[in-house]
Amino acid sequence: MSEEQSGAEFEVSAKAGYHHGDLRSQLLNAVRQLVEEKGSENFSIAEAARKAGVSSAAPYRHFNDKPEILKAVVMQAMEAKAIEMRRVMEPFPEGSLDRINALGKCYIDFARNHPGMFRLVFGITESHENDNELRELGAKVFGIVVEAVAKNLGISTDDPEALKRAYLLWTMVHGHSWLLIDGKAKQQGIDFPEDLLLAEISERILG
Amino acid sequence: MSEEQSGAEFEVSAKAGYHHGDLRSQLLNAVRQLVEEKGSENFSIAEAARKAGVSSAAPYRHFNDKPEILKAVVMQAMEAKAIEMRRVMEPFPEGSLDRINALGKCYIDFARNHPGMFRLVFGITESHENDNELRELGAKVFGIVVEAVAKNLGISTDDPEALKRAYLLWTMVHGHSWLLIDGKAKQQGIDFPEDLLLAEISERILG
DNA sequence: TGTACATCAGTGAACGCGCGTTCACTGATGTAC
DNA sequence: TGTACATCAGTGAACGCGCGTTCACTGATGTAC
Repeated sequence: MSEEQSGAEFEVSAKAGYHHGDLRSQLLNAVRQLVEEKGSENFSIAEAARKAGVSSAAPYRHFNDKPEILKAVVMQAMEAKAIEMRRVMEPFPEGSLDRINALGKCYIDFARNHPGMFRLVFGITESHENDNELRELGAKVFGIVVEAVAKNLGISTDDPEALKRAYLLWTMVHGHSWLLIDGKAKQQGIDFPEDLLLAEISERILG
Repeated sequence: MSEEQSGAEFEVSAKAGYHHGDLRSQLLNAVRQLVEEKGSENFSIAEAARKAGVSSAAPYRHFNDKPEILKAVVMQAMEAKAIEMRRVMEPFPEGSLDRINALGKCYIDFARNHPGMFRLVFGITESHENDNELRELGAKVFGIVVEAVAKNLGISTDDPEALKRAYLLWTMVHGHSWLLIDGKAKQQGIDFPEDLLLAEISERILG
């Protein structure tokens, strides 16, 4: 897997010449960084290439155009999120509110720690509304919530009530995430302890 | 108020020569339109000027730079929103849930009908985090909600409980607004009647 | 093991583009007398 | 009412910039024999 001593000592490993063999994933890393630094609308392929240590034309060997790079980085993030969500709920008993709260915390943490990516993940639907890969990934992530909710209520995941409760949870956690990263809550002097907030949310929606 | 026969027959009234007397507000109109069409990150001063029928240098007689124009258009929108919120709740009895629901609907309608401005209004905090005028306008709008909530619960607006309930409402309505304009709910086949959703939200938070 | 060759994944220069902003300018307007 | 003048609010040309993308190219790699 690792050519030249693992490369991890450089922010982005130096290329050894032509063919450094890992450009695609290093470009995605660079894009992720830039999206955080400048926002998803202000990142440029040119700068990502510079960051990866290659010419501005090199990315076009791996991606057709800018939207394709953005989609790739979004899919990567969503896959990772789905895995993390399953991981964080695992320690808690099936059907418990603790599981729901763990999911909520995981969601909010993503927004807090990667606001640029959070904005991108949700903003990208505008330009990729009918993209099936993105839709399915979204369904995969939301499905985790629906499943946890159904288990908690003791109903089937097909029951519309499960969908509705899951959506209500989603709106609150999503809304809080946005208000957090846009600084609106803080700007208005609102700063409730997050775990209490989450507990109150799940209690009101499911309790 | 109206020079040359009211001008309303043109999308943006034709200028009569130098000094058309209304450029500032016509620029704001043009910016609002462009923010809807292209998104707040992709509008340009040059294009707004074109739309208003003036040279690309003309806006600089009225605004120092791009951020200043954006701030002006955001403030205009927030002022208008505060007025509209007071208007829509007025028909309902003080302290009623109907009042709360009317506020929620007003908020969501803004997002639905002007998604570009909605994104801008909330996104602008990033670059104007410590702008007092914006903070105060935000407080004015949120204050309407806190007041309605306090009245409903029969407590003082200073009671932290009022602030917390108002914030919980805010997160849900805000989250739903985002999921709506980002097409995420629809993409996942979620489409509950909005008035029922609003009623359920206020019931769960305040009931 | 050595050689010929196809293919892959880079380079670097160039293109056209629209942007934000500045500048010296000028025509229109308002004001003092 | 008429004139001189200051100020206001435009013009249009120009600047430097970074971008997305294309192009002909070339060095490195993998494969067939």
